Amino acid sequence: MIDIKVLRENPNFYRDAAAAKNIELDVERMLELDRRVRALKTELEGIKAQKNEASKDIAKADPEARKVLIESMRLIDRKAETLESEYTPIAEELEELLYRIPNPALPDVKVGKSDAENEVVREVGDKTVFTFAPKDHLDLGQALGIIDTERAARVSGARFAYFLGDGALLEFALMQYAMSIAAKKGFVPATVPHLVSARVMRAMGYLEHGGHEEIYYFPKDNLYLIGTAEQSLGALHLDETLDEKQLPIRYIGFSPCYRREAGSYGKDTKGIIRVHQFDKVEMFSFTTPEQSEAEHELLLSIEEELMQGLGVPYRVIKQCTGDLGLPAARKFDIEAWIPSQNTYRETHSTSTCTDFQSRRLNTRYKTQAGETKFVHTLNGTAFALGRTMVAVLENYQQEDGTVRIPAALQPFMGGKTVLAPRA
RNA sequence: GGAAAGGUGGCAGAGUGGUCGAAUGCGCAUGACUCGAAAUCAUGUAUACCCGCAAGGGUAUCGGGGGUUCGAAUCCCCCCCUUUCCGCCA
Repeated sequence: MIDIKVLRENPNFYRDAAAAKNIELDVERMLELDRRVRALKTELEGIKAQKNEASKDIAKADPEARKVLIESMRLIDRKAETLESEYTPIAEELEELLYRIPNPALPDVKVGKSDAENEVVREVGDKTVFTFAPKDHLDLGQALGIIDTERAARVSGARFAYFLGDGALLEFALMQYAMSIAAKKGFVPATVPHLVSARVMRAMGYLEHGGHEEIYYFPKDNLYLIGTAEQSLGALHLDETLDEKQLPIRYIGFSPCYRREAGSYGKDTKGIIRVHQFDKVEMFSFTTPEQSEAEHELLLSIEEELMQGLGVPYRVIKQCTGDLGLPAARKFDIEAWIPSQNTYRETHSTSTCTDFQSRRLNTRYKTQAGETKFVHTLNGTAFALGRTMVAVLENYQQEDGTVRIPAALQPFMGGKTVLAPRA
């Protein structure tokens, strides 16, 4: 949600900002509706003021005078009803349109049509070199008996997986590794609700512009399955006014992520790169506007620290406007080197959503000076556990089909150093 | 899922159709008293939006929505949430 006052003053800014995100806005329509809403509201409030005034008179009047007054009130009432019936649909349409305005990208973000125009910020680590033909993660995982997609397909359909034995332990190790690093930096560990209300899903910016197609929904309960812990962590301070002294507030949450993957039918059909359910460790920060730039840097730096600790080659991508989506004002992705595909694949993403989500969430803070302002919200992946396992398995594989365990994870796997098939 | 009781300002807690945005207490802020503090006293103390350059004015808000009424915190309906008991379950 943007500030409508700013829209009134500078409609072109929003039109252009939306266009950069490939979203067309009828700004003229919004301004027209806004003018009408305000005019009607002023008129309506005048009538209500009359009514309120008259009610006081009636209370004091003697019985005869009262009858007369009540009669005249009925006439005023009818006028109020007419105005109200005009006002409501217009106000609703306006709100609907306002919710579809994307968060404008920050000035340093490159304007571009699609992910093809994203910028590579840096590449870190040398691409893994093999003296043999590397296998892909599914072949490795199946041979090791730690990934089972065939039985998962029987049980749940395509795009599901079981992690078994060391596979499950590897996932837990990654989670604990991420948690241990972030907790040292003051992130509050969290597990979160996996189902959220329609209000929350909308506030986080995931329902507009076809977003609901990607989300599992339970009509009977009017609840949505989260696609990321961001959605429940971000709503943690729904309708709250925080204190400036508390900020920044940082969480690191673990949750499964549920995604319908509608429209991605041909893509990544083999293995666990793209599945309907995966686990993720996610960071989320609430900051003042002044803090949010540095916070975005911090989230990215933690992501890189985690990847470097793991020893997986990666690159950092800065998304262009066309790839940002509705709530993000700036987004960096980290892509891990995936040998079997001879390319980098996205494993992390960190966004600043400035005050876009907080306006919808009504999460504010009181400044030292006593002002009430909206917080900034930022999110960042610590590990998408499934995809990180893919990166680890493929980059750490050896010619005999075993997989070395990265040193950073060994303490969380009971000191084990190699994944080998079960005897 | 069944039964019951509730939901009022930062907190506690009155208020069952009119002058109630709401008593009172606590808390908080400012001032007085004091060398200073405590205590005491005085005054003040919600949020959002609209109109306005401003001063100021107006509207809405007693869990949410709808209804009855000239008028609703108060009456009626629906929903949400909390608590307790039962059932079920991890």
